[in-house]
Amino acid sequence: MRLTKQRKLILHILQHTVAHPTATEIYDEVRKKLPNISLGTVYRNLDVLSRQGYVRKIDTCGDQNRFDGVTDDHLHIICTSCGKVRDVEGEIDVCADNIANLASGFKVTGFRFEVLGACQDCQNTF
Amino acid sequence: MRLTKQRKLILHILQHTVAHPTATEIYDEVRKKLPNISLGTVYRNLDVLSRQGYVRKIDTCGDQNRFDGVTDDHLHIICTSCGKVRDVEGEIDVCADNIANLASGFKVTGFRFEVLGACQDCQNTF
DNA sequence: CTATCTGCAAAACATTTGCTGAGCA
DNA sequence: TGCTCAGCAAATGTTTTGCAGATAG
Repeated sequence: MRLTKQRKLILHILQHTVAHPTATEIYDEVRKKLPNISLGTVYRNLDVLSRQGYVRKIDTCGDQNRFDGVTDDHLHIICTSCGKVRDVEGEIDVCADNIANLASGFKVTGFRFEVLGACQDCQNTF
Repeated sequence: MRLTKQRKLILHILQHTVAHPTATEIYDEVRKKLPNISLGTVYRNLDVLSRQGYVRKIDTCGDQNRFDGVTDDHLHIICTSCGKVRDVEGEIDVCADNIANLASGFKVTGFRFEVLGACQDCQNTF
């Protein structure tokens, strides 16, 4: 994997924000320094970077995907109104040890656990 | 909410399958009996029916959404390779009582917990 | 040098929407 | 009869892709 200036900048942005931005938000941010970058390049790099484990893709509820520069295991809370994502502080126990036996035929590879809610902005607006 | 023949048929299909079909799969099935139905009508009805609580929308990982005629609380396992969804048999405890305190600013409204895995077909193919 | 990457533009894909006429209640 | 709904087609928004030229290693 080559370290082009486009790729480096996208990675840098993701590692220096807590905002879990969308591809287009990253695109807007990158263009401040590289005005000629194309949205396709952003998507291609986000794909490569998440495939290689440098960033993480967050599948929000039907909205645009979001991306996270922090790849450690941690929980997200997703605003079901605007799609904004925030890290959940502290720890949560998700006990689901017995799943392996319950899904015959399937090979269980992991879980997806997300907290849903309404962010401050959306609580005030509606 | 009116009970048109289109709406009744879509609901009937969802209540008599375990396949968790996508909108287009439902469309193909409905067309066997109502060949002139449009895909837009299927989407509009799935939206109305899930809004009214008659069916449930399943947000799979980045693929087409799927729909479930069973609205009782139960868990799904999603194949990360082909997007197929299956019900998880039995019970799983997800203990996450302490979340409310951990998401300051957000109003917690619920959780999303899904099991990820590889279905039989995809295990054999790859 | 050369394989990978970029920019551009078009395509792909799921989903939504505006409009007009049809049909449930 | 009135108001919701259907069919059709076009629009939307996100993401992917083909291609020809640029560039990292």
